[in-house]
Amino acid sequence: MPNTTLKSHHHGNLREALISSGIELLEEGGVTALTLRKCAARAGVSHAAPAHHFEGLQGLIRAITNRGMSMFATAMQDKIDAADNSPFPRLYAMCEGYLSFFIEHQALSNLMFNQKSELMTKSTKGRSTNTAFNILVSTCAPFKHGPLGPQATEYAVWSLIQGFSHLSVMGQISCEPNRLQVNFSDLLSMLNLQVAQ
Amino acid sequence: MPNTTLKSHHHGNLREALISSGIELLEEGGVTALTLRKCAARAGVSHAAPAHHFEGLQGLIRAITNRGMSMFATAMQDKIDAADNSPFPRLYAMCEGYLSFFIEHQALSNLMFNQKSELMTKSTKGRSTNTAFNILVSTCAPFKHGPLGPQATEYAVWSLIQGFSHLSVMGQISCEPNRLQVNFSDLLSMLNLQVAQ
DNA sequence: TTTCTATCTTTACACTGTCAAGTTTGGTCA
DNA sequence: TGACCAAACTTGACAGTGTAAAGATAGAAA
Repeated sequence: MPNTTLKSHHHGNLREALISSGIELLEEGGVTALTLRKCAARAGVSHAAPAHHFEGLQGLIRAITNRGMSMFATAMQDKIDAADNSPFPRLYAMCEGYLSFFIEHQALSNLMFNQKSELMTKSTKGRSTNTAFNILVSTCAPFKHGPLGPQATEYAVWSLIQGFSHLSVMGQISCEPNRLQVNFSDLLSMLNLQVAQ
Repeated sequence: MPNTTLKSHHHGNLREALISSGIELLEEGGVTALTLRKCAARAGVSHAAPAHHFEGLQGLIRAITNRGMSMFATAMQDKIDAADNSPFPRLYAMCEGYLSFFIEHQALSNLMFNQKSELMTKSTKGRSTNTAFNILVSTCAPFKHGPLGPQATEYAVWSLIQGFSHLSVMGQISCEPNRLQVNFSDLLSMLNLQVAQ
């Protein structure tokens, strides 16, 4: 019978603990606070222990990115599930989840979307459902597509919400004294989207 | 008479030299290669010399960001000036300059747009012309605006090109085997923009 | 019991940002 | 002219960092 309170030489679940510690450090102190040694200390192991579970700091960052993408997909799906079951409300809900995640997890989302590897795109390969990219694709599917097919719709929505979220978090987009404040829904409605049929 | 070849205790123009060295390091080795000590070495001074010109590494990064924003504005303006003098060609040209800058200066643009401070937004204050934000505003001005005024147009275009550029550089948006490749102009044309009057 | 292997620790090293103190330089002022 | 001074730069030091190598431990396997 496993006893987690017993102090053992083996941690038992160090890999996941290190990822959790890393995300905690990210949320508390930003990207500069994310350190292999601090993760190790927070998980209660020596500073060199992480090397046996990740390929250096970059490996930990990749693992954190994967965990973050899972959180990200869940955040969007939850918003979609809570919305009316029709194309436009679902699309708005997805974007709301996208933006909310960026705002609530600034350092994490920043880390995730500054990785060159896979991220959303490659997730279509494994046929694993509920990934962020699949959510985007299925949410855009009900709309009328132009001659370029659904990809143009997906990329337009994705670019728009990605840019808006990023610029919002970075403090570039904000309300100014003499101008009305613009919500994302205002921008989304500028896209020429129409429900198919 | 100033002699720049004479080896002197005073560098003469160390601040600008450090910024240039920093940008070089960025382009050569990415953000991890940007180091105060390496900048100092490349500029031919001791490792602690930069401290007299910038408030630490963050200060150097801010200075590099400012220089980068100037390059960025120039890149966009050059494309605009080379385009036909009518609203749509100018808008496309601006976006082409935006995307090109991201592709040609990946690490630099990444650094710039991950700064929370000022950047484009605040540049309207100083009334300094030709800043990136002013270019965006004036390029969007000829188009018909909705009830929210020009800000909605500006933010829609900005979010779209920012998101597309970012996702392109990060390798998220690309051509896939069974799908047509989508250019940014395809996405931009999905915005409901019409020339005023 | 003995052995083995994954897991973690210890030790060491090069590199980083930053601080404090010392040194040089070019100009200023009496 | 000559003393002085402030800015510019150097030197030396220190705590953190990632990473590699070698050692120690424990749990399972034989």
